[in-house]
Amino acid sequence: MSRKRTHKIRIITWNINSVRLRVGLAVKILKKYQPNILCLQEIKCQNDEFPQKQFHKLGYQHIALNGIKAYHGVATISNLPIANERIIEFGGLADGRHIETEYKLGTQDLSLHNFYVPAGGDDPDWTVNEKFAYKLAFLDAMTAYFKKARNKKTALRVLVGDLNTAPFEHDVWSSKQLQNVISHTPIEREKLAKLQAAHKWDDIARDFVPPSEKLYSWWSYRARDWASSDRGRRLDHIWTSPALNGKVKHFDIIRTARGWKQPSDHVPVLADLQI
DNA sequence: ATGGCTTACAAAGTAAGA
Repeated sequence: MSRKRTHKIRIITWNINSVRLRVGLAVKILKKYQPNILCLQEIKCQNDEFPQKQFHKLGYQHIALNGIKAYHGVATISNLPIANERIIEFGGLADGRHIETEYKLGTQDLSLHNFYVPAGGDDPDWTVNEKFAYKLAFLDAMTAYFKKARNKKTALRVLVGDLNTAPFEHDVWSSKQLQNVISHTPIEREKLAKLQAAHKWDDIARDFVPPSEKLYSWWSYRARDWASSDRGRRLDHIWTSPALNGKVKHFDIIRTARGWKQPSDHVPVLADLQI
């Protein structure tokens, strides 16, 4: 007789906007929420500049890095052993926007993709704005990759990160006023929908918070008072593959983190999986 | 507000973010 052992896995994704500047806030998050895995974006340092020690001290011995100088960069920090790690250059550049890690959970494998999708610059005309064209091409490359990966239907996969796109009407404070603002333009929203469909990804936030309710994970630094103006966008996402349907037990956006001292402009997004 | 601020950096101004 064998009883299948289940694992509870807590994952947090956070665009930290400089890990060297805000490692103290990361420690605060780890102590308070005790995730198994923390996915960071915009670490803004090279791998040898990453403050490993502070994570090791808290029991996070396993760190996968894709950092570059000054900008971008992602890191996945875990207290579960990382069985494999892989960087894919979806945009064709080594610009620190992705790292995949794999975990052995009993007889099952979990794959976790940590993304920092290009922001896309200012001008929403991709024919003149190269940065926006790059963002759209990056999303297309993700779509092509995950369409192929669909052949393993039982695979446990999670895609997290700063996708720099607020897909739905109530993922921004005013869909009308942001229709020509990069992060919420129709073409990006379309690309994100195609990416989601390509792997039948579940956007778990909207399983827990109805699509009719405003929900944000980012608030501009420029607001006089971010909380009272509350002009946010939901740019940070946690998506799960079909094999994880029904296995997501809890979801939270840690909005209070935006009010901490010297905050990131993004807040952590959390999910609990029962696998 | 055509972003009002914040970050990194061979800096005292520029590039980038979204």
